[in-house]
Amino acid sequence: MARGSTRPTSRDVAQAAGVSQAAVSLVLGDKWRGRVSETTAERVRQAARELDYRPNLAARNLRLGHTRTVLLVVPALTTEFFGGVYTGAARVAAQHGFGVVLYPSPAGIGPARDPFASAQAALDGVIASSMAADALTDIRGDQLPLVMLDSNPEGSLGAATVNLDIADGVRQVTDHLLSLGHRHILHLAADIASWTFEVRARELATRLSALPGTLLRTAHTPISIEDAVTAAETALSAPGPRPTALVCDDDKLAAGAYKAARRLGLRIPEDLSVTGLDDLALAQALDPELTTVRLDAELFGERGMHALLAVLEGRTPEGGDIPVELVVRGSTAPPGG
Amino acid sequence: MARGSTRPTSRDVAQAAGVSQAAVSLVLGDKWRGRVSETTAERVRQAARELDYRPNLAARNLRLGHTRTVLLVVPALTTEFFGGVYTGAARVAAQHGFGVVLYPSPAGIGPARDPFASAQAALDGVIASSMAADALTDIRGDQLPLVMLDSNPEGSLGAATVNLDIADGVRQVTDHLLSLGHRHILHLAADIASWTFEVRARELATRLSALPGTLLRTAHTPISIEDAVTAAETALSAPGPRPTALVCDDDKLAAGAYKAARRLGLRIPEDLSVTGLDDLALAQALDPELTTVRLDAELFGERGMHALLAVLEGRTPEGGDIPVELVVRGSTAPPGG
DNA sequence: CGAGCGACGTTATACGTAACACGTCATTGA
DNA sequence: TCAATGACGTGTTACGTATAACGTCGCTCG
Repeated sequence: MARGSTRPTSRDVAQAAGVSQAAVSLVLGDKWRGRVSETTAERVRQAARELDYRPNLAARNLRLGHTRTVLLVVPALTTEFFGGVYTGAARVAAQHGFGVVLYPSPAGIGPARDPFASAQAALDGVIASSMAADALTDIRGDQLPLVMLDSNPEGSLGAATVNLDIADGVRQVTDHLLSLGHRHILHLAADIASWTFEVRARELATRLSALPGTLLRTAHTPISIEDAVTAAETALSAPGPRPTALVCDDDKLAAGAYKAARRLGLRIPEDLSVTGLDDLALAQALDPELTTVRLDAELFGERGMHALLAVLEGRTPEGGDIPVELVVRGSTAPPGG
Repeated sequence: MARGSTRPTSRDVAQAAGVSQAAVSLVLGDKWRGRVSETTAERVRQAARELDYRPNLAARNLRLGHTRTVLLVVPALTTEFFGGVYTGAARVAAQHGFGVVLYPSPAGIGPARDPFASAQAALDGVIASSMAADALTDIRGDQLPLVMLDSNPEGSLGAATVNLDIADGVRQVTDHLLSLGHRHILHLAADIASWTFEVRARELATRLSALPGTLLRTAHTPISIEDAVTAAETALSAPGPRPTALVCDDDKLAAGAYKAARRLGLRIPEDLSVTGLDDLALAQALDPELTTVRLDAELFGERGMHALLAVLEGRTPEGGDIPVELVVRGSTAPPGG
């Protein structure tokens, strides 16, 4: 609230224009056809302009009982991925007269705070990434229409889910590596308890166990380049035969793997093939450029918003996972170069 | 608004607890010491819990006349930098009972929309990056307390400003390169009309023009790795003597420069030294790791929030730019290796 | 000629909350 | 004994908006 003089209200505008507050509301709300004369309407608009009137949103929201605003809950913004998700969601929202408030689950702000108290915005619905689910302790049951992103369709409390087809992405990666001749694969896995990461591990394991003569090991690490370096370095220098391919849960881990390979004197892709997942800008900055799975972040956001709109209108959101695409670049080659 | 049964109000809680609505407000607002008995208070809390009551924020905001919510306007989230700014701002805000709503200036959502209409949140103040200033066409004058980030202290309409000491960062980069013996420098500049980029160009120019025998050229490019590649490739293969050092406006441009150097067969740092600015995760993923200027994004956000809190309380925000730090890594060396 | 209607507004109300200004009863102090 | 005090609440109001319900006036039509 601005200090000093208080903000003008619709009543001030009414007084300035010599009409009632109701008339102001009608004119500015564009509902005056056949109720107010054109000249009066113009007089109201003029007064509003001169006073620089802005409707009080708190009052409007209270009166209307809705806000046409949804909350997008995401993990801490350490990559551009969820920026893309926001862009997609906001675009669709704008087309339907909605606004999107972005709530990055705040790392290190102490105990997970209630995003609803924190955002202080009155909301019509929520889209939440399962990776930020710990921030959602306060969503209980059916308080608010909810769409989950990348969440287990079962066990999501009946909330609608929109998922990337990560399983298919892992399938494509695995097939690509197998067709190159790799048989011994190391999985550099994120140590986050989230469905989307469980899918990677499960799909990789089932795919490889179906093919005799293959070997799969796993190394866990927090999602940061530095942590990934040490995890990859340790795993790659473990006794026994060295893996010829490294499947990383995301591109940042792959970047860490590159550094680990350099330290160990391993050439990519001659000595070690590496794959990522996300297709961040980072992937093309690496040398050699990273073979990875492209996720369409904006489409993800669009689909999430469409699903939420469907829920809000009482429709059933359309199902179907979002397809992903393997992008083969220079980091993968047959074992031994 | 949830469909079907409507949400419980404080009056519902009052009825369930057998007290008046006022008592509910007192108890839940923690203002009941000496006004309501402990047993009654507990009865109210119990009823609220059973009904899963949540106060209507629109109503509260209307009544209170403020929201304890501020808006953080930033450019599209294409790097993790503004994620860090948000984290810092949200941390300080939380300590003072405020919430932060993040508004990334939506690239490609059509005409620049009014963030205030879009966010639909009633706000107490705004922190805005000058890089997203085009989204702010609707901030006119003193409507809302405003703090600008990385904006020209003059010409900011009297708004408080919080700046990183970019000029000093450029100074450190320049001194570093000069002391290594570089005399011919190419500036890979972002083609964004924003004060923070003007500072880079100006400081570099004045620094070099003060030293005879130096040569400075400039190539402009949009901030994306792909665009930077072509811009750098063109500039580096231009006729005449080749620059020995490349100063990039940010780390993403530097990543593009790396690719351009590879295409041209130039080794970094032997044939070409490269510097960036930001110290994104990307900087350490490059090979060789990038010499760059570290910006403390979280501190930036903290200082921005502190400044806004000062404005809100009628105090004068403390001045002083935020120090930055040159991080020397493997991408810079004396010319010729 | 009077009922009906369209054009042009106004009056009144409710949304849910916070808090001011009172009440009521029992206990206390002089 | 009687006013004063404290403990424990309640009645009422206002925040600024959107809209349902209600006038009023002049004209038309049967």
